Amino acid sequence: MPHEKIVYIILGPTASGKTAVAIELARYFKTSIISADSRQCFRELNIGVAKPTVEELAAVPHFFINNLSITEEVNARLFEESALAFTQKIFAKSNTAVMAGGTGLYIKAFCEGMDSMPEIDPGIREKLRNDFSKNGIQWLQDEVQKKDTAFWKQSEQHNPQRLLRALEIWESTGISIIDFQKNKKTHRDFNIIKIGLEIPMPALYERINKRVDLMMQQGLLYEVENLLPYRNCAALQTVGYKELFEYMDGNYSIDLAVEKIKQHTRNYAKRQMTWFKRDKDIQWQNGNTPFDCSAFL
RNA sequence: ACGGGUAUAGUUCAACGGCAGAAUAGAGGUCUCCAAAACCUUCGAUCUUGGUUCGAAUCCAGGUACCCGUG
Repeated sequence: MPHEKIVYIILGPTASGKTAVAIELARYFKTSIISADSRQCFRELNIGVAKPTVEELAAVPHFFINNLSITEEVNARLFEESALAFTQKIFAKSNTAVMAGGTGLYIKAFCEGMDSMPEIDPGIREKLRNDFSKNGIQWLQDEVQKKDTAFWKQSEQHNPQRLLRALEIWESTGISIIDFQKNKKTHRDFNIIKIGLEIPMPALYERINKRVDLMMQQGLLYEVENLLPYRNCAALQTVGYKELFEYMDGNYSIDLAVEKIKQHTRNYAKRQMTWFKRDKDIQWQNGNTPFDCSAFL
């Protein structure tokens, strides 16, 4: 092995059992866990994001969990920087670190790095978002087509998030986002071993349904009620929360809301698998069989 | 039982008597700073039997099913 330091990444779709495996592995190596999850980092979100329990968090030190408020922003870049810093911290005491999570983009950012992009003035970002919500997609498309023509030709032309991203870079620098994309992987000075937990879809769907029922028993509705004032935060555009806001608005019955949560969680799990399937570095393991840590000696 | 209403995709809803559409679910996919997000492709339907008409989801009649009243 070229490096003595190793990061084991436990990944997989939601409800595949990542938390338990990561804790087992971290205990085995007497090390810590970095969460790669775009929602568990928020301290206000607990039941609905299937955060590790208080006992689990106490059993093994965790990073990038409960470190942000829902009023703050997260993104892949921030995750990359934070996770690298946490990794160094862990490596000071151990040769091994464990990462666990289901946010594919964040894991990719950690492993391969994001190209450096210009800082965007928050004012510019906010103005563009306001203009978009006022003037609509047609306006946004016209702007991008007119200004960053090269990007426009190769872009997802109906995807507002991508168009806004390109436009904010253009407005900030006068340079196309394409020119910042180097498409070169950064090589880390540690080894990365990706372990995917795979569960056949029908079985995974069953686990999802059961877990959603359990979340409701644990008081998810109460958690969501308390977050109502923050419903417009990006952090709350989240399965399990959106649907219960609809219930509180009177648009869904409680049964329908729960049904929608299950449905949307299944959709989410499928999207995660679509992402992970492309990554040929992942070693897949059957998530239903007990995890054997000694295989990683 | 009687009166009234409804019947279109798995579901919720469109379609002046003139090419049956959408949302959502299902299937597949994209994705380098919102990623549990956003976006793309695709499968899929006129309850049934007759009638009117050049032409019926649409108009008429019978049947069936469901809903609402009254009993």
